[in-house]
Amino acid sequence: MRDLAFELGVSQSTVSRALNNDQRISEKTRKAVQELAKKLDYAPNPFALKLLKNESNSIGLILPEFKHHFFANVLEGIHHVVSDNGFQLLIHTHHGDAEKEIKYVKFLNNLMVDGIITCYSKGSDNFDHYKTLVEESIPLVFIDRLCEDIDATSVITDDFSGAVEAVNYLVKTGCRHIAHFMGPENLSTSFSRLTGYKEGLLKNGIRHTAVLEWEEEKERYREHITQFLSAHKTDAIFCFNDYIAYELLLILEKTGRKVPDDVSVIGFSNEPISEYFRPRISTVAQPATLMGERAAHILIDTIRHPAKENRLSSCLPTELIIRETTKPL
Amino acid sequence: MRDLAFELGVSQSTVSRALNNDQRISEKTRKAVQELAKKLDYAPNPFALKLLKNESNSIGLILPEFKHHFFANVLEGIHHVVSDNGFQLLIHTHHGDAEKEIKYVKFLNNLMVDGIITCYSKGSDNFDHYKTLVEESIPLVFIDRLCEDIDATSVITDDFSGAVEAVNYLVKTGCRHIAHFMGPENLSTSFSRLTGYKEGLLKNGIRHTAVLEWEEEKERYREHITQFLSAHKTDAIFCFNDYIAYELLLILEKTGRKVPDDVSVIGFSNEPISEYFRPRISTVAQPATLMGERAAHILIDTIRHPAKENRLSSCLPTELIIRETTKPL
DNA sequence: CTGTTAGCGCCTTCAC
DNA sequence: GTGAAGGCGCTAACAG
Repeated sequence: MRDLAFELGVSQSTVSRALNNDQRISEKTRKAVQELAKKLDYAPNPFALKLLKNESNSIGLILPEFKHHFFANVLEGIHHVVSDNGFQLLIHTHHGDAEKEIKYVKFLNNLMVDGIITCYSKGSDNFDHYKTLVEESIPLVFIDRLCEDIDATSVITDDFSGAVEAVNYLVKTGCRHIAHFMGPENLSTSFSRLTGYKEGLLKNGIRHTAVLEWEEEKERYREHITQFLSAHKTDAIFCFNDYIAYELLLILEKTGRKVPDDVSVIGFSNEPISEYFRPRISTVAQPATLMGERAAHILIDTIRHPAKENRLSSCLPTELIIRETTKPL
Repeated sequence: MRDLAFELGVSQSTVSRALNNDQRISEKTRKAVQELAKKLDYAPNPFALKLLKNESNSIGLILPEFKHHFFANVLEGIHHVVSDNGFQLLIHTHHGDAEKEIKYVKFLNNLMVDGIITCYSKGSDNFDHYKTLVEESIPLVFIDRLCEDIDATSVITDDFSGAVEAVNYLVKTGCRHIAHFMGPENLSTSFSRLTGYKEGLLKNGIRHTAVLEWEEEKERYREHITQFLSAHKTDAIFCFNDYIAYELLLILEKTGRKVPDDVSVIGFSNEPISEYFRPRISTVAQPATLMGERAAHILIDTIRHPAKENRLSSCLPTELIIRETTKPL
C-alpha cells in the first residue's frame, strides 16, 4: 500500500480511501489508485485488518468427526453458508473425547472467532467451557445435540417425533413386541429417541417395552445383541442409528431369523449403509445438510445482530423411509 | 498485556519477555508475570502476532467435496497432522468446478496461508493459478491427482499398479473379456487406471479391450452401461470407482446376469458402499487417511525447511480387496 | 478532496 | 535485568 501511495505521489490514507470507495475522493484519483492496485495485484493484509477491527471474520466448528455421512453433510451445509457469507470456517473434531472438546473450545476462543457451532462429545457431562463463551457473549449454536444447561440457540432433529413415527409404523404393520436399541447415554438424541419410542408404544396402548443399552466396544456389543435376542420375545427393533441396525441385521441373518417376516428393523439417520445394504434398511432420515445450513444462518444472524432477543431454536422434521427391513402397510 | 504490565508495575517489554521465556530476565519477575497471566486468562492476540511476524500459521486445503468417504478420510488425515503441528486448517471445496477452484486458490493466497494442499477439479485444464503460487514460493502439495505442469510435490495413490493388480486377478480367475469403465477424462487417476488396465491385459497377452467412457449425468450413464453390455461380450469389468461398480451391479441384477459367475466386477477406493452392498464388491483400496497424513507432513516439512531441494513425491500402494463380485482363485 | 497522526497488540532493537 | 521507542499494514479522527 505504501508502494501504491509512493508510486502515485499521494498519501496512504488517500489510497486507503480510494480502495474503500470513500465518498469524498475525486473520481480521478480513485480510478488511478484502483487501476494501479489491480495492476500490482494488491491485496490488503488480512491480519492488519483483523487486528485493527478486532474481528476475525471466522466461525469455529466443533464436530465429533467427519467420516459419518451425517456429519459430512452437516459440514457441507455449514461450510457452504458460512463461506457464502464471507466467513472463514475453522474446523476441529473431538472424536467423542470431552477433553479435546474443551481444548478446542478454548482454542477457538483464543483465536477470537466471531461465533461457534458445536456438536458436543458423548463424553461431556460438564458444559462450563460453553458457559464461558456465553458470558463473553460469543454467539454459540448447538447442533444435533441439545444442551439445556446453556442459554444458547440450537438446531436439532425432531428425534422424538421421528421415533414416534417409526414405532407407529411398526405397530401398524402388526408388530407388538417392539424393542429399542439405545444410543450413548449422555446424548440428548439418545434420550429423545428413547422417549419417542416409549411414547409411540403408549399411544398405541402397548405396554411391552424392552431396551438394550449402548455399548462402545463392538465385539462386546455383538454379544449383548445376541443375548438380548435370545432373552426377549421380539418382533421389531427400533435402533438408535443405522450402524446399530446393520450389526443387528448381520446377527439376525446368522441366526436365521427372517427380516421382516420374523423381525422388523428400523434404523436412524439414513446413512448410505441403509440404502446399500441388502435388505435395504428402513430408517428415519434426518435433514443433515439443512441442519448445517440452518445452524450457520442462525449463527451469522446472531453475529450480525447481537441485540436481538429470543432467537428461536430449530427442531427439524424427520422423514420415515420405508425400505425392506419392515413389512408393507 | 498492558494490564499485566500496569498491575505489576513493570513495562510491557518485560511482560513480553517473561511470557516468551527470554533469557535475561529475573526468575522472580518471570514467575510473577506468568502467574498473573494465568490468573487473568491472558492469551496473546493472534492477529497482532500474525501481523508482526507475517506468518499465518495456517494451511489451506482445497478438496472436491467431503461427502465421499474417501475425501472424508483424506480430510481426517490432513486435519489431524496439521492440527497436531499447531497449524490452523482452512478448508474449501470446489465440487468439480474449475472456477471455484481458482477462486479459492486466490482466496487462500490472499489469506497468506503458509502452504496449500489441493485436489484439483475434474473441470480443470489450466493450472496457471498454481503457477502463481510456485512463483511466490508458497509450498504446494497435490493430492490424489497428479499435475505434471506444475513443479510441486504430490501424494497420490499408485493407481496404475492397483489397476494392473485388479486385471491380473481377473485373468487368474479365468476372465478373458475384460472391460474398463473409465473416470472423468481430465483426472490423472482416470488416466493411470486406464493405463494400468491396458498394461494388465498386455502382460497377460490379452488383446481384447473394451472401454466405456465417463458420463456425468446419471440417467444417461445408465443407458450407456446397458448399451455397452449388450454390444460387448464381457466376462469382467474393472470400474474406475465403487459408485460406478454399484450402478453396474444394479443393472446386471436387473438384466439377470449372475455375478461373479457370468461377470466379475471390481471397483476402486473401498468406499463403504462396496462393503455394505450385497454382493459385497471387490475393490482396490486406497490408503486415504495415510495419504492425507503424508501430504500434510510433506507440506509442513516444506514450510519449515523451504531450502531443501528435490522433495520426493509419494505414490502410495493400493490393496486389492477380494469380496463377492469376483470368483475365488 | 487530501495529508498528518495515532493506534490496534505485540515483539525487538537500542539504550541504560 | 529492565524500560523506551519504533514498526508490522491498515483505518479513522482530525486538520486543513
